[in-house]
Amino acid sequence: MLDVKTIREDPERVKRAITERGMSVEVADVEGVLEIDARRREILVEVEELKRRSNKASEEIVALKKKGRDTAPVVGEMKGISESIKEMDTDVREVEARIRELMLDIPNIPDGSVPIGADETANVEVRRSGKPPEFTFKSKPHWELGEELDILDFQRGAKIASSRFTLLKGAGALLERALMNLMLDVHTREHGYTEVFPPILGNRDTFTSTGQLPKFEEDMYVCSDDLLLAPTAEVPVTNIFRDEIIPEENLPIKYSAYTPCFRREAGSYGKDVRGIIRQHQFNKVEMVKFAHPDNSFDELESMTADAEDILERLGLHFRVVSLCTADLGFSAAKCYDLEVWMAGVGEFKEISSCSNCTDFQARRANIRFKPAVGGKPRFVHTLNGSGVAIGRASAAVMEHYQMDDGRIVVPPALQPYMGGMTVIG
RNA sequence: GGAGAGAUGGCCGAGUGGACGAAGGCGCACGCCUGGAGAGCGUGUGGGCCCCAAAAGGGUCUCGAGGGUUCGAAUCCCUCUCUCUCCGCCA
Repeated sequence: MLDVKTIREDPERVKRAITERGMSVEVADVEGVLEIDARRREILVEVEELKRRSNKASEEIVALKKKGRDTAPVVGEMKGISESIKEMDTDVREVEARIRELMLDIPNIPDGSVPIGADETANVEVRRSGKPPEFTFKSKPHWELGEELDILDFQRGAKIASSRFTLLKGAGALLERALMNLMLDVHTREHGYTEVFPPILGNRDTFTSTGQLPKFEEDMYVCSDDLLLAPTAEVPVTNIFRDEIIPEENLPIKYSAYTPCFRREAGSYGKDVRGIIRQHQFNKVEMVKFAHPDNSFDELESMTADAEDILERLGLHFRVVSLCTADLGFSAAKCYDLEVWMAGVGEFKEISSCSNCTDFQARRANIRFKPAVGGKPRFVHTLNGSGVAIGRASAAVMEHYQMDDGRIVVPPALQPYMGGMTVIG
């Protein structure tokens, strides 16, 4: 959520941001906010004056009673005022609810460093790391490798749940677990993150805070008791400090969490239908930071580097892309995608997304910090990044390290996590 | 799932219809005191919104949430949420 004051003071800037994101100004209704906000303040001034008088009259009644005088005239006057106050309070609540409704649909303002563009072709490659493997044989996609090695079972995954669910078996399951442990170990022992294991279901407040609700409910799995399955650990972990004030000296707070993630993938029919790239359930190690506004963009750089470190340890080829305005997530002011080279199919695939949400989520979630030198609490900046998506990492490893006989070399970084296994198959 | 108890400021805790974010204590900050520390003494110490160009200042709201009774609610009534205890079930 933006600050209403930002909209009040510079509505053109907000509208420009919405347009650059390729969003309609009807959906993100800046004019509507301006109108209703003006109305709200109008009513407030009026009702607060009435309340002031009512408070004064209350004092009078007490004074009169002490003197044993008749209070009836004042009480009579109060009756009318109370009625008006009640009515106007109702108006204020309605107006405030309406503003909030509109505000929740207005996206974050992209940072000045974000490339402006209408689609993903405007994304800017920032750097590359590693090299694609050179095969002397015809390389295979991971779903073929996985089925032949009997470590990925798509048929039975679909039988148990539905399409886009996969059963991992033997070394496939172990690889998943090894990646998870490697990532958590590196982030907690070397990158300074504290490991957390959050609830994976969250309530509506939680999902509204991080921006999934109200706009993106159709992408979520909603349980019958109105709890929702987290599509990423970003959701529960960012909410750890909802409605809290953090001492400034505690910033930045860095958490890393493994969780399964659940996404309906509504509207992605026919996309990545083969393999384990796009699943309704997948595993991910996530990084979340609560940062000081003054250095949150530095924290974004270091978080991105933390994610890159994982891919480097795995010896994978990847590139870092700065997302353009149109590709930027709703809550993000700036975002780097890490795209790993899928050697079997010969293309880059997003494996991590590192975002600085600035104060957008913090305002929705009411997460603030108390400045050490004193003064009003301010909103923190929240950041989140995949560190990294485990299923996609597993697929990338399979494809990158495949041999001509269909077996897969275990990269050295993973061997200790797989009981010393050096080859799968 | 059944029965009961509770929710007040950073923390503990008083407050059952009338001035007041709300006694007292702890904590914290500052000052005095001290060679220094402690003790002691004194002062201060939540957040939101609105008015104001801003500061200063002022107003208003806030005792888990929402609604009701009343001229007036932390206090009375209703609903909900959460926490704790006991019973049942259970990894």
